[in-house]
Amino acid sequence: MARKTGSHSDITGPRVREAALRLFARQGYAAVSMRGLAAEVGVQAGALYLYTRDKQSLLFDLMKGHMDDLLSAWAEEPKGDGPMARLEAFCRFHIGFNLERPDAVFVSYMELRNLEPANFDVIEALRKAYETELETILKEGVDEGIFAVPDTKLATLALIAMLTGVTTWYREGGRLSRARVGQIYWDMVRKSVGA
Amino acid sequence: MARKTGSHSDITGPRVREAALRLFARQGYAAVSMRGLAAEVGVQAGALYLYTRDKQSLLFDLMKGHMDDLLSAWAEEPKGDGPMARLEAFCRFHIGFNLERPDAVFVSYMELRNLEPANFDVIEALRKAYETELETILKEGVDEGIFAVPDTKLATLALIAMLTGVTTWYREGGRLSRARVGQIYWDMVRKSVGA
DNA sequence: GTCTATAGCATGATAGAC
DNA sequence: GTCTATCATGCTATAGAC
Repeated sequence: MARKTGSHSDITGPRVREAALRLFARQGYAAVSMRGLAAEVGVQAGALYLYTRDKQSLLFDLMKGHMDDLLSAWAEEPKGDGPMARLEAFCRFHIGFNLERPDAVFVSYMELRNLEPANFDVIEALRKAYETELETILKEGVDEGIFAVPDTKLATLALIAMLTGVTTWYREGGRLSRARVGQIYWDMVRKSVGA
Repeated sequence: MARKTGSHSDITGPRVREAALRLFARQGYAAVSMRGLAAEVGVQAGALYLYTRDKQSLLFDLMKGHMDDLLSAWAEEPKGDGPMARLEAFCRFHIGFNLERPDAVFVSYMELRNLEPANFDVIEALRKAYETELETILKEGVDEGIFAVPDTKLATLALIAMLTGVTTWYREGGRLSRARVGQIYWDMVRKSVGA
């Protein structure tokens, strides 16, 4: 079980974050105690404070890391030419990225209200930047007459809500493969913005 | 501020539930204390237990009431003839109903994990029944060749996620009226299931 | 019906031994 | 780097006065 002593700074730190993400997703930030987290990691409660300043920092660092990963992964994604190709790339990227880390997606959405105001502002700005990526694609498509979208801001929020929702029901090894899910969602998105 | 004594069973009960719904939505179930709730109502903590057996019952009763309201309101909604008319009715109903009670929608989605298992099962069954209402419409439309939906179960979840998402950003008196929002969402839904 | 007071326990965070 | 022990505070729920 829990080791009694030793030096494991390099491996315990990541394990704390992994356990925190898992517990925050399962029980919610407010319902997770530092004792419970320590038990999950296999250390005593006091030892956690070697790896995080406090519980709030743990939450913020997880959410900030997730948003940074999201934006940099999208930045490096091959996107193709034209609004249609870029919209397809966005859909498939969003679904694929989110399905790889359902806990982080869940926490980043559900625990916004548990962030202290200064931390909230940081995460909110990153979330807005990501939304702007999609809205830019929609605007370009409307300008070129490829998409029929009466309000790009609303369509952006509607499509992200639809695509993100996949994480709430998708289970690995279930009825549908990821590729099949991506295909079906892309079909719906494509048609919904079509003329 | 808080009255010291008196008999107010008939009005304090509803006020407890209203305050609980507001606080649960704003801070999350786990982060709301019975002391904080009592302060919001304007009574002492002990007095709350005249109106609820415990904190869990408060959450469950709010969620159960919301789901019952949702299902009975939909049952009484005029729906028109044929899958297309019924799908439009569902979209407009869902948006309208949810925008009327954003706190209840938020709590019913976010606090599922804070329900005790037996309570969770009850709410989950009601949620499933509501989803089935939409899936039935989609199936009928597919059977009649009106809708092109490769997987009605997936489309059901995708559409509900999209429509419910409206509560996360819509603000009364904002840029768009409810009717306009309903129209734009219905346009997207109609196209997304079209041939 | 509401109050005050409190039982019994859990919490976040720190101090100091090893 | 981890442990044990602890502080100060907060929590849910109940008991009993009024």
